[in-house]
Amino acid sequence: MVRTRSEERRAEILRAALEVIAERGYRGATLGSVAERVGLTQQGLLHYFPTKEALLVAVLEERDRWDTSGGRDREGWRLDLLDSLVEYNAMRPGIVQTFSALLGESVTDGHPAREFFTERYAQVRASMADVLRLEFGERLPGGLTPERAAPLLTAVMDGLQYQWLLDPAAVDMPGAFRDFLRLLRGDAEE
Amino acid sequence: MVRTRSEERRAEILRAALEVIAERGYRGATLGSVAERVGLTQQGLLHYFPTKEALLVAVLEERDRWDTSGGRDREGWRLDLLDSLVEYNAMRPGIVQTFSALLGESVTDGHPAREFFTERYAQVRASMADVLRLEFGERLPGGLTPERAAPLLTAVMDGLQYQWLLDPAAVDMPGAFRDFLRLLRGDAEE
DNA sequence: CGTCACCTACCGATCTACAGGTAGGTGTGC
DNA sequence: GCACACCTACCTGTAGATCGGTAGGTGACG
Repeated sequence: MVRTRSEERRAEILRAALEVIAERGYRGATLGSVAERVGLTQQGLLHYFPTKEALLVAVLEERDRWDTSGGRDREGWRLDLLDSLVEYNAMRPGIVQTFSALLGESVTDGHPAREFFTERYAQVRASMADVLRLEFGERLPGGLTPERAAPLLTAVMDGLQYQWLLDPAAVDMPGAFRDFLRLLRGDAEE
Repeated sequence: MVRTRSEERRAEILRAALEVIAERGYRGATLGSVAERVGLTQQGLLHYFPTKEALLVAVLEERDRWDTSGGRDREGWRLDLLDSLVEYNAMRPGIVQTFSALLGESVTDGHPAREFFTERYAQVRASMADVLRLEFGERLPGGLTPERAAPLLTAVMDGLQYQWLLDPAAVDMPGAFRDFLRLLRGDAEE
């Protein structure tokens, strides 16, 4: 059980890092402030993660593990699961903020998360296309192919998150997302 | 013409700042690197903009001026103008990157651009709703009201930009945006 | 059973590198 | 001769990282 202690510590640190990155982004986050949150010195933290970048990588890896296990089924998502994913996100502004901040930073030159996001979006688009194909076949009601609709679906999720983070009262994120799904489905509401 | 000289300099500085922010974000940008790009020392730059934040504010103000004059008509955009706006953006990755990086950073606590973006998005949504109403009236073909569709339109633009910045070859931004407009218009393609 | 070798989990001091900002100039042109 | 457009010289703060410890534990062997 001594082994566990160490991994517990690492998990604590990752959680704290997530918070600090949400608050200040990766560039703005300092090792010291992460360390402080778990009752360590900066040097103590470096014992667990040898560099700042290693800490970031660990955060990203955990995210990867999370959303390729918890959320995704053997055969991928279903469309209504996406819906509840967005609702889930709406209850976790912290996580959303962390990854929105990282995404924003990652488009800058030489950012350590850039490759991660590039690959991740390729996967996400592919996965979205699968979901859509499963649901609608080769043509969605609106006339698009799954491959053409997938980037839009992804874009809507991200774009809504930014608007929602900036002003939660101004945007009903889950509602807006459902609106978009209705558009894809081609059923008029009312 | 001496007056002009000074304003020329300021304009040069703003352009350089835009570049540097695109490359490293606001937090990552340094006054020194902006100054260097226009052949000044860091302190020489501070002669024109007394603080780093003042420089950022000037950048944001210029953006504001730009996209409430150049792009927008007395009565707002037309839907097909949006289309060419996206095409225009696709030719200017630098600008897009600057403001995508800033948007990402701005969701972090106490970021100096946060208020700017919050207000800007409120305006943009309102403006989008106007465009849609002008084009379709109170109900879009897909069944949405202009107010419900506006956040989606905005989200698609932003979200596509991130995907495109991360991997320009993977996403046809103008094409995808046109796909979305078709969805709103309700006309199946082919 | 004790002690020697070694590991883990840290901390303090310190180094290096900038970063933003201030104070007080100097030169040039009107 | 004075205002503007800068520069040199600094100061202060902070960030990431290294170095060299220390304290506690574990295991092996004589």
